[in-house]
Amino acid sequence: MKHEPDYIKPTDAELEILSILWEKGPCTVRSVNDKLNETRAVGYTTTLKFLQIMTDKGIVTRQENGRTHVYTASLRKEKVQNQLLEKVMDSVFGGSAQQLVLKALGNYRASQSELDEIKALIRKLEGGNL
Amino acid sequence: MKHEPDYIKPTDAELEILSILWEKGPCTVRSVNDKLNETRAVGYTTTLKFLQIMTDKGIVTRQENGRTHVYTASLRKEKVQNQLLEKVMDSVFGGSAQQLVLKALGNYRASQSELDEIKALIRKLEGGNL
DNA sequence: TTTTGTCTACGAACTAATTCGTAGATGAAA
DNA sequence: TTTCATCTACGAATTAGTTCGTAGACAAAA
Repeated sequence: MKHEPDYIKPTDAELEILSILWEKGPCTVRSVNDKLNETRAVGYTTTLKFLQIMTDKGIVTRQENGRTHVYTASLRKEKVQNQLLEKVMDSVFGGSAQQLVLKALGNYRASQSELDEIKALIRKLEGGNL
Repeated sequence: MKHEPDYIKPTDAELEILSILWEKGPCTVRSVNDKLNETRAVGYTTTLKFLQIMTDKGIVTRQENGRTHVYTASLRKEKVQNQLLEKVMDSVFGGSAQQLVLKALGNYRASQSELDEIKALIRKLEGGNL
């Protein structure tokens, strides 16, 4: 069984590509590049190069499919989300998840149903805490 | 009246120094360097260089105080917190603050009083929403 | 079969970030 | 006054990140 690498810090460009792979599943260079170009102009070989570098780093894996290669994210979205949250938490919130949550909640208006979901989670956490 | 620069993306090293300035207030190179060295080995001139670069970028300001210089953060902590949160939100949470909050809440156990504070904020938000 | 298009590999340019060494000024200590 | 410590300025090495051009393989189209 394959396992994802442990201490990997994807760069911004790599994160962009990972997001695409998470969203669309395994992709060829061509489709990643097309998707990228919906947002900004990137040369095909640039995307190819990124995917090659990411393969070397173990961030994606490659299946050879005839002459073309298909790439798959080898980092789980969950894990990267946690890693990035933790980094922000440590670097500017003094390690306090609560401070981070308060600020995130305070800054972006949430719908009632979103707030309800958050309240539900809090109730669950309180159950475990009491 | 001085104003902070707008679209500045501090690097990791710069963030580390900003945190020190936010915590301790205006500092000499020496005290920033001492503080850094509580965590990791950094040469004095390295720290000096960072502060000089940050001055050029407008991230800190410098008061000359005799032969030594005193540096002050010119970005507000609040603003950088928001910027970093937003970046994480956009890059791996599909722009959803709620998803981010749920994950942050779910991952780090919060004390009852912290949860209470969050609940209070939610009540306030609900007031504005209904 | 020749041409055209698409694919990977790879080198290389360029910029940004990190780190430190050396030099010169200057104030404190001897 | 000579020496020593400490400060800033600055150049430069090193590494990492981003971007693309060119070349060669190969299949599809003409």
